[in-house]
Amino acid sequence: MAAQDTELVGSLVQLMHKLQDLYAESSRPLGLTPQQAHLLCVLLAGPFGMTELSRIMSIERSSLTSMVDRLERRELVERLPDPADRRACRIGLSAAGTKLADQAHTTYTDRIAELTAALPATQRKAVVSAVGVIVGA
Amino acid sequence: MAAQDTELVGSLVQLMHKLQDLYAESSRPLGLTPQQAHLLCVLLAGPFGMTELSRIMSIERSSLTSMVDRLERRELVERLPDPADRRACRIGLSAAGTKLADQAHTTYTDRIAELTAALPATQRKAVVSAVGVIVGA
DNA sequence: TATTGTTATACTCTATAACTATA
DNA sequence: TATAGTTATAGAGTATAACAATA
Repeated sequence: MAAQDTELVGSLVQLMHKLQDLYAESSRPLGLTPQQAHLLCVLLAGPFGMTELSRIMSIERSSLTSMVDRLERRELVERLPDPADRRACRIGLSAAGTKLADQAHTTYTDRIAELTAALPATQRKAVVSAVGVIVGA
Repeated sequence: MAAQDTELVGSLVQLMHKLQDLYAESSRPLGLTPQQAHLLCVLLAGPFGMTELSRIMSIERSSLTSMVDRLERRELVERLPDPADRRACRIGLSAAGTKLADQAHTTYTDRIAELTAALPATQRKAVVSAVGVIVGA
């Protein structure tokens, strides 16, 4: 691997850990784990079925069942019947869940926006474009 | 928050999740959780004391005690006495731990290098520089 | 007194395998 | 048969609070 790769890869790994920390710090004051915040934020674009949601979040369906159970007990999400398939359900946000998801999203979004405030437009564009390549968009 | 922020923040969050998935996929075949792989890779620059290590990894010392216990049982890390302080210990990699840490590091590093292979030099530099600003280097 | 690391406890996240109900 | 989701189980990560030994 070339030296330029080492540098870029190192940067990306550093960035991942930094963003993970930010995510955790943003979720905690809201009484959410990072993964719960993630689920709630995904559902802002929802509702989704369990299988679909498990693919989006890269976790097993059974793991998701546990998460949804806990969030449903707190009345942040709801299992809605799927009119087209009696086996399936749609996971949606309750009013309280929507509010909390908005807060979580706003909080970490603002934190990242602060950290990137100093970046010039050209660098922003380069980063956005690079991410597009990396995530295969 | 301005539209340019929304775009950049969205990209960064996407990137974080993508890198997390890569990290998990790289660790798993080696019999390591992502966090275990992280700890082992940090120790490549080690050894470190528990308090120092907990700060590096942004977890509580007691959480780290659990992790080190498990990895020590598998003989991947060792608790070495600190000659200067009888309360403290230094966590270091065993020979097997070093080998595994190298493998983990190489695996995800190669995966990321593949994904970024198409990026031109100017974009690489922009990303590295942007990350420097974000993580406060 | 302050710090280092551990223990005890409780909860969350996670996967695998087996299961029920429906398609 | 195949798919949607759940249950049972076990292991791993996490934090809080209280603790022992040493500084």
